[in-house]
Amino acid sequence: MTKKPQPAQTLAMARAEHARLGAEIAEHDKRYYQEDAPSVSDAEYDDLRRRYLALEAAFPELADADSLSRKVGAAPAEKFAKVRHAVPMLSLGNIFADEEVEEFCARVRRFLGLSEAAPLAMTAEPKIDGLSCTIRYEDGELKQAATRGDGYEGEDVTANVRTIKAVPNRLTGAPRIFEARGEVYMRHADFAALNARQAEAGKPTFANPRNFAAGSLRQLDPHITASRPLAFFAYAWGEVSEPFATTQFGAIEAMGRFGLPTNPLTKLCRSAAELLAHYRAIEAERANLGYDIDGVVYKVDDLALQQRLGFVSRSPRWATAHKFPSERATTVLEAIEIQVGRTGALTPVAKLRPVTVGGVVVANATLHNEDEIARKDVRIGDTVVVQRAGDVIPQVVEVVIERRPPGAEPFKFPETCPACDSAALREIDEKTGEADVVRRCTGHLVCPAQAVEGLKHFASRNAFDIEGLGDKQIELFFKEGLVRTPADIFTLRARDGKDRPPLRDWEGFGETSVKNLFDAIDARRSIALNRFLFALGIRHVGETNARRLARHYGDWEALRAAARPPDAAEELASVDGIGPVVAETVADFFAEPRNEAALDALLHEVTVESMEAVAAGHPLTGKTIVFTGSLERMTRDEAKAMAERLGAKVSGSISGKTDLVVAGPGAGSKLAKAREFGVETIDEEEWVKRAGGG
DNA sequence: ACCCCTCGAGTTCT
DNA sequence: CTCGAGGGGT
Repeated sequence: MTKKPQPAQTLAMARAEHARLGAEIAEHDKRYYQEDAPSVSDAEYDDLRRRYLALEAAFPELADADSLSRKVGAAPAEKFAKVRHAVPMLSLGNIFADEEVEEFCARVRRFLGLSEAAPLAMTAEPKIDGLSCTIRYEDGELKQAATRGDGYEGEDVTANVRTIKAVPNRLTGAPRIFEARGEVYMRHADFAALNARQAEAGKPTFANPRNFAAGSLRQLDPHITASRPLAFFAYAWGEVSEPFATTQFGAIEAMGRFGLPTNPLTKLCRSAAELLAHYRAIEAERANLGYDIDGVVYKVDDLALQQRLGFVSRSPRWATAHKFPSERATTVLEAIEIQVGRTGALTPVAKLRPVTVGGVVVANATLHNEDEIARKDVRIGDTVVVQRAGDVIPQVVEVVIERRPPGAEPFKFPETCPACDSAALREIDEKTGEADVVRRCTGHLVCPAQAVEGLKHFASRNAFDIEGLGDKQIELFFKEGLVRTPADIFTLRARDGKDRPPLRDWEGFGETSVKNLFDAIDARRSIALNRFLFALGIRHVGETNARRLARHYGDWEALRAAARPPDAAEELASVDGIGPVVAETVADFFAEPRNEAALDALLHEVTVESMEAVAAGHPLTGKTIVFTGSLERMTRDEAKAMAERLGAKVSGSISGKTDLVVAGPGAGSKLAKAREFGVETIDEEEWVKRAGGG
């Protein structure tokens, strides 16, 4: 039931009407996107939006940070619901050189304990350059689709994926629960036609099919997605209610029978040589495929072997991506800028004459460090070859010497900090006498660049996570002298308007945004110990080491007590995973009076929460296990990986700290030692049982 | 004295 | 994503 648009005459009337329309639109959006059940026709919805935007055009002061108009264009990601992946969507390791194919196969064999002669089947398939996506079917019906996101949590794009013709709404013969995973992409021909249409309509065009596909899938309005011919190939799966294949190749075939599109260039290979041959064949066909690919993916065919191989950190040991050489471009290096990081590291960045590489305009590229510049002999004014490493981060590959301008001098790396003029030194390793690769500013407590970077880190997402206090704001507040130390952030509200105009009168701030900022700061006055430690920005103490220390000491007082005495370094190094270097750095941090003062000021403002007692998970979690003798059902590496997955530690020798010994046939002296220490000893079968089947 | 892996720190662009 | 260094094990 929509009212006829009434002209709003006064600001007050406009404000009321604006709020009312906003609420109505938000409600429709919610039904549409989250519940997938639109409550009004498209025409009615569009009408609402038009009136909403017209009001903002007439009364610009209405278009504040909360405006729907901002949320839509600016950050559509905010509007998609999050989806937690039942099985994480991880990434693949990369190889670039032909020889590495052989190495990959050898590594797999070694891990499995297979001889060089043993057959090892692998699949090879083109690596589509699109967006990976998971599509969940229940009882054959498409139920939900999500993007990869960070691998653990993606965005719900169900409504959009439903509009893709290549994606069936029903599967036939698939397990009751079946999560198909694959790549959403766009074909060259469709891309060209659509981009032309976008340009004609005066709408933004896309640099490449991949970006166009990404832009289309992340459209808030599924109607737009529907008008974009996206395509899909299934090549993997997530949660599945029952096994549906025993090999990778068989799984691909099965997905084809279910009705999912699969890539016809998938091939079963018997050797590294065959993999490489198929790589060559795909490479030769690359230009004729009609869609972008950026390499070839190799996977161990036998699914049982895949499971045994498992994962190293974030990528499977049983698969890898053989990438095509990255696209390269030449451009002029116009300047070398020296940036100062949070830890004082001086990093040279090449300022390039903008150039398109792999569909993206690149203007900056890291030069890593002093030695790197010398090794490549990069000089200002040089013409350089640029590529995007792993097709993402731009890097300078080499200098085109013939085009060096006469008189170009070798680059002189500064020996003082560009921000504070303190000496910038390369630390010398006491043992080897070798100089550290990075040159660091020594003005740790006086350098403004380090202070600003430190504050950015402090407020960042995985530290204090203060919303609305981003890099820009911190730079501004620092420059204006409003915030110089972390504690200053928490006194902002109290000091506001005292010795300078109140924040709400600053350019770029308004009543609402200032209130939101202050509220966001107050919301973080209580913080978990591990985050607090991480936020301090102590060198070598990243998220993991902060968590290790926090877990070990439990609360702030205990940690501080451990970190202060003269022999603190030794004490800290007793924490599992913390070695002498990290321990020393932490002890030094606490020994510095200015840090102590800054901490006191900060603790005056915030409360540090103790760590909750570590939840007892699996009975083996936290235990130290020793394997001895030979194992028959798995290799040593597998057993180790299994133990570590459960949070246990694997050690090679038996000591008083050992909790459990797994002894296979042929166990000798270790078994005797285990008895001597009175350590519980079990056989492989019992191990498999306790570790949960394997 | 190595080797492998993990962690930290730095960087790009949409 | 990549590099280098730290930690822990062989």
